[in-house]
Amino acid sequence: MSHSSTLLHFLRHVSFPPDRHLLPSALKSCPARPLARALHAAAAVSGLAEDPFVASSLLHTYLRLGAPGDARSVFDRMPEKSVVGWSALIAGYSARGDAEAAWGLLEQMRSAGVEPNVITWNGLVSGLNQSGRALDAVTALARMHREGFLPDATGVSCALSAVGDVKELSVGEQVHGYVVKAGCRLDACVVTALIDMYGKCGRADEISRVFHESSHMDVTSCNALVAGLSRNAQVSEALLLFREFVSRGVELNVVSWTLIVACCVQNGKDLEAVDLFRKMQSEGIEPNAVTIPCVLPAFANVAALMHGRAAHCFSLRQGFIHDVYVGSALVDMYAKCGKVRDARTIFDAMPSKNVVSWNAMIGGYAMHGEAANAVHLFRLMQNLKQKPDLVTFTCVLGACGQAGLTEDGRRYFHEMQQRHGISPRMEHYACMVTVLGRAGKLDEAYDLINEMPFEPDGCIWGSLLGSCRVYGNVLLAEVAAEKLFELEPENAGNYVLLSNIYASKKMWDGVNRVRDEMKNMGLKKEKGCSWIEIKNKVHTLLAGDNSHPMMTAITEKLNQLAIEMSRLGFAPSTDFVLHDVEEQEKDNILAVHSEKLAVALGLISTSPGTPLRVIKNLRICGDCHEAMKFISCFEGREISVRDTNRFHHFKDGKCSCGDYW
DNA sequence: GTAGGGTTAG
Repeated sequence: MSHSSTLLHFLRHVSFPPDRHLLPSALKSCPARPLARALHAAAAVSGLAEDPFVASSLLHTYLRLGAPGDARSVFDRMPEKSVVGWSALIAGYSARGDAEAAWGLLEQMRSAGVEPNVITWNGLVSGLNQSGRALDAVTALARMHREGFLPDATGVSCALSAVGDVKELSVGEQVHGYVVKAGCRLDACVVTALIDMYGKCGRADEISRVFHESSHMDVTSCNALVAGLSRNAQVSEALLLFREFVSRGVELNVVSWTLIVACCVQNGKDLEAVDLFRKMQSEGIEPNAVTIPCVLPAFANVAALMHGRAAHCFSLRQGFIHDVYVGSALVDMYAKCGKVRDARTIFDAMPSKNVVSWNAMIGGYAMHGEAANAVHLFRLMQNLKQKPDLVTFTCVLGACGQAGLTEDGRRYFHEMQQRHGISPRMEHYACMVTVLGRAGKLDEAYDLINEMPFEPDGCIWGSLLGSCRVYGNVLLAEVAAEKLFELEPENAGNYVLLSNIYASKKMWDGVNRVRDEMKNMGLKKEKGCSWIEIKNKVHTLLAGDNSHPMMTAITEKLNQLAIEMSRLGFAPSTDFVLHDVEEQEKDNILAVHSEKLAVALGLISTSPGTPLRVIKNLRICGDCHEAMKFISCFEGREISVRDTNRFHHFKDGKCSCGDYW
């Protein structure tokens, strides 16, 4: 409804002539400024505009509708300016972020002989907090205290919220002091606000202390707790407390459940998140347009495509599909589940896109090694005047690295700085090391590392080490590995990689030295873990773990495949895989890598020709890579494996990565 | 018939 028709509609239902008792309630429900002005005019004509109640109502209405100028002129005409009028005006200016005007009014009211009360002060603090002037809000609270007013529950709650915004722990502790002095530490709102403040200031220990002291359990304290613990990576504590709220029958809402799901997703507990998402619905809580993009990364991480599709359908039914966050998360989920075409379909249908949407799609192409599509989209986004950001360049440079587009990579790295004024960060240098390393320009990559304006991290050296393996450069590999052993002494993968490089050159001394060092450090290679979704259920397979109920059949299938492989002369082409450190350890001789277990399970559990999608937690090894090529051909299956680095699509004996990984 | 409060994910 337009303003004028609202006005007509309203006037028809208001009896006239206006009177001093009716006008305030009419103003209270007045929805828009033109109507307020009409009522104001009507009041003025009948000489009611200066009635204290009518004037006060006009003042509040104008402030509520964001017309401080009108409010001010009403105020200026008030014959008797009470503390109520002054307080309202001060709150109004603070809420618009005009701290200076608010302070000025406070002075003026005093000069006029009217003293502020607690409500005046709280209005000031609250308004400043609402308008994002957090430091001013805290200053106001401190001044209130200095001038003899002990802040009450309302004041400290607002101030604590402000402290959270600026993350000033020492100020927060000072406000906590007022809480103790004023004796409002058991007030439910104050407890929640304290939890929120300590969470935002990084003090998980204080969150728990405040909560246990009050033992107040309602939906808001639960939400503040989970949000605060999640922010500080205390996922176990968050889960523990959340379950306690549930078991005590506290009525939680969609925000509570979304928070705990998001907490699990952000702290690496994907399967837990999937489970909680299901539980939430069985408890009768409908996911909303925020829940969906929170849970989708969990589906993506464990390749739960069916769950992801269900969330997609749900979003269509509920009308969330046009939400830019939902769309971007779906693009990301489909790409990570191996369905880059489906991702593109969603992307193209999105009615509005932001930089996150573009990054998700470009990153999806990069992950699948489809550099041409990534670059094309990157150009398109610029034609459509969407500005790229840091992440965009990580995706584009990543795509160039995956596909060996060395010159393009160089150009974009340059363009990013010159044309877009974005200084490269660590991840961009890591991408460039891969771009150069992929082309065998190892010395150039090493030079780039030495010219970097900050200390290179493990990713940078890891990228160089990876390229050294491909090109068999032992000398640079040793340099990179030395740095890695310093930076990531606990990361066994670096030792394994160096050992593999020695093995590929038949440098057995080196192999033994690295293996001994690993043993001395007490390091074990991270257990390989793969996920495969079969008929709506995600199966987790661990290397060397025989606990899967189908293990006998899996082993039988793998043996059969091994026999076929050697019969058809499909032997691993590289040396190093036979001398993997892992395989030299007696315990591990029989360990089969998890992706092979997953594929074998997929082969025996699905009908012929069904594509298989596997996700694994480490990089795929050379032996498995060869085996997958063979299986795709021998069994006539499309197999996709997403490792920590990228997607490998195996079909007809070939891999989409072109044997570069 | 007139002024005041906290939690929410990408």
